[in-house]
Amino acid sequence: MNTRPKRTQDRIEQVAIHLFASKGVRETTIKDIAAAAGLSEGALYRHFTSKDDLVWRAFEHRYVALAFRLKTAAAAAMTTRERLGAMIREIALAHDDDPALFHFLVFVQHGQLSRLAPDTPTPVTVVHDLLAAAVASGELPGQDPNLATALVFGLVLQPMTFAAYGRLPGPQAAYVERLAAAAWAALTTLPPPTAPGKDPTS
Amino acid sequence: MNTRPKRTQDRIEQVAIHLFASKGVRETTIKDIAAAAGLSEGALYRHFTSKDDLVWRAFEHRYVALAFRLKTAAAAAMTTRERLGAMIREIALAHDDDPALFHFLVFVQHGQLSRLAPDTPTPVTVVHDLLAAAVASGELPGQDPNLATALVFGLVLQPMTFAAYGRLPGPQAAYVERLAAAAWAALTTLPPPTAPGKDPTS
Amino acid sequence: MNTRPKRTQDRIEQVAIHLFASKGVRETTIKDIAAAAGLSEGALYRHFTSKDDLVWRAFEHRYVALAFRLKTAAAAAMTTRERLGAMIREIALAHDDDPALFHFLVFVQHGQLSRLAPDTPTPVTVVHDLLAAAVASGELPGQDPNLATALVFGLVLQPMTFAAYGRLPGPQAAYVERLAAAAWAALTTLPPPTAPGKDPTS
Amino acid sequence: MNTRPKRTQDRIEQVAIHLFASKGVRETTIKDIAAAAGLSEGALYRHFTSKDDLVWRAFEHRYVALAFRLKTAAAAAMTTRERLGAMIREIALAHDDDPALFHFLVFVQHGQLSRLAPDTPTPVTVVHDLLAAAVASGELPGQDPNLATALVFGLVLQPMTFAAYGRLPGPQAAYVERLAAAAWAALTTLPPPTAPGKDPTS
DNA sequence: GATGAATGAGAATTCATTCAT
DNA sequence: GATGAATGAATTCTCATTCAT
Repeated sequence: MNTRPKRTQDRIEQVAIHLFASKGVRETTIKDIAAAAGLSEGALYRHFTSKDDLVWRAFEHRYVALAFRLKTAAAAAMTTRERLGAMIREIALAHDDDPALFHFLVFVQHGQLSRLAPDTPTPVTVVHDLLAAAVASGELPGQDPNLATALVFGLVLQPMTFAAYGRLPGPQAAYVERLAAAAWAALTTLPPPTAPGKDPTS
Repeated sequence: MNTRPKRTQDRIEQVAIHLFASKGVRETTIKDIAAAAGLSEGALYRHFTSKDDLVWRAFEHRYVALAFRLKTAAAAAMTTRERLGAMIREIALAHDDDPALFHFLVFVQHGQLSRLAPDTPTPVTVVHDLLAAAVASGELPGQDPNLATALVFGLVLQPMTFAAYGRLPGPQAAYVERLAAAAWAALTTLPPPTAPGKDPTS
Repeated sequence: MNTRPKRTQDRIEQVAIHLFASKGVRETTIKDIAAAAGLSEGALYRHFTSKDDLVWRAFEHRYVALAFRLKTAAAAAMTTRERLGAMIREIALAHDDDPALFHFLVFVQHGQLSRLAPDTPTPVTVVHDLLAAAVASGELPGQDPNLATALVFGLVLQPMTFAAYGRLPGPQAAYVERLAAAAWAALTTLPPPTAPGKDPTS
Repeated sequence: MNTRPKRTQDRIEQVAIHLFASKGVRETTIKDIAAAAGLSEGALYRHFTSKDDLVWRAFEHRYVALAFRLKTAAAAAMTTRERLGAMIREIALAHDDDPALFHFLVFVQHGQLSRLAPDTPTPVTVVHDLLAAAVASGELPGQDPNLATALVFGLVLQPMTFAAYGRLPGPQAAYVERLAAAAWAALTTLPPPTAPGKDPTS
């Protein structure tokens, strides 16, 4: 029942995440974190071998947990449309649960993404896999699943950025229906095919 | 009318922007910038009063210029849909012209946004004003123009982020038609109104 | 008469000596020693009041014991030459018994020498006393006993240093005969006296 | 004629060497060095990239220079005996010139030895080569040149250690004649060959 | 205008030692 | 006696900024 050590480590990660989210990783100092956690600077190193290690530990399992949260939420639904809607709702809820954590995981993560093992499930791969399957099965029109994934994430994440800048009010949950409808529309409304050889941007 | 000084200052901003885009503002040192610009560290301070000043000067007029670029591109078109499409194309072109500059302006800008005078035209306000007018005129269904703006920016910017992470190939221009179609679909496809008092997220 | 405490203390000194010999006193941390001894860091302070105290305790009686070991080895022989040979052999054997301990005592000892009580018998004084007596009795030609002692120690210790650097192989015992012959030759072969007042180095 | 930078760097190395010699590398702090050189701590890093770099730079060329000094001194003499004597004198003179530098190079050098390129001439290799040649030519009786080198260095260096501990007075130059005679005696006085298979130490 | 050495205020990290449990 | 978290004083190193030349 030695819950103290774990709790201290968790507490450190907790306060660190909030500082990272509000100031950025680089501009958050060990001193900041120690003060916020009510510890001396040196004491942090009993729990983490380096600042980098702290960032990584704070990131990794929470990021993977977010992926599983999305997967689980989607599993309850049947159709791709419903599953996508469930994921979008879950993303919004995850954001509203702890906006600082969400921002750290999704916007601030400081190059941690590239440190994940190549086949680690992430929020991005979870959505990607759903859309790729739907394209393969014909449930969605033919399109690059990566681009499709980008569109969905863009629609869902950008309102959070606007909210963080005060350009949109309130919890993200309020936008879920709209975002789900917009996402489905964006995925199913493709431009007429361009004749090959013609550059549509010129 | 010796244009050398101006050019030196521009060159400094140029190389600084590329460093900022690739490493981040905080992790780019004065030494880095000086070396890349072919100057001594001290000489930089002949052109900028501080690193902060350099960041700001590198940001401000380019950011406003981007806003005007969008405005100008839109002006040639008639309908809201065409104008929006023109803006989306222009954003993609601006990105492809100089990805580093674009990333600095849109993704890296280190809190410079909040230093802009409140009524400065920005890419965001330009798109916002277009959409707000369209909602007011009934050209778009009734919706929060801020949310509408977020959706458009999300759709357009997220593929760039994916591209930066290697998840999408090639120039953004290739996606313009798709993004324009998706954006218009997202702006015109609203969910059925929910009964007041009911929380759709529960 | 519970011998456990003593043994724990001895075990700590033992592992500390090996760490000191291989990494140096300063670069060996309390954590290193505790880990090697199978103890917690705090527990060390039950046995030693400080790291310094540990170094001193690890050094002192072993250093004096080495002196007695030399003295005893010499006592069995009759002539100065034999006694010196016995001491040289004993030094080599002591080294080969536990090279780490020997290195700690002779090469690493971190300023502990100056903490010995002025009349403590040490390996150096033991050899010195033998040679001084021999000079006094005429068994050795007239010379500074300190210089004579330095010559002997130089001859005996330097091969150990070479061995530690991999420049000489095997146990020091292999060199005993040679070293004894060389030492006696060095002690008995003096240069012709220089005329007083003349500086032979100019 | 910008002699300032070089001088500053040299001054830093100079004071660092003296501190290293008197306290050891590890126990000499950057703060110590900066204070002794009349600089701020940060300023040191304009001249050296790290403390390690400073140690290495202070060591390397001086160590090689010492090797050349010995070589040059020996070149003036004809016979092996005279050459060895010249080297021994030169070692003593080098010590007396700047005892701190000598101690740093020969006694303190903190693992720098292993960083030298494998074929770098060093004081040890210079003496070794002289003795190996003499053994090969029959000028010295058959013996391991490495052991021979160890004997010579032991004889010459140990008095310096004694002097540093106050056990011997004055400049090492005073001992040159004696050391040269002792060294020659040690190199030419071999024990009678032991019958093979017999262990003389048992 | 340019240079680059110098400054000084941190920043991350280490480690002997203490102390509550 | 033992544990290991916590402390706090160094320690190495970084970097924006200044300044003499």
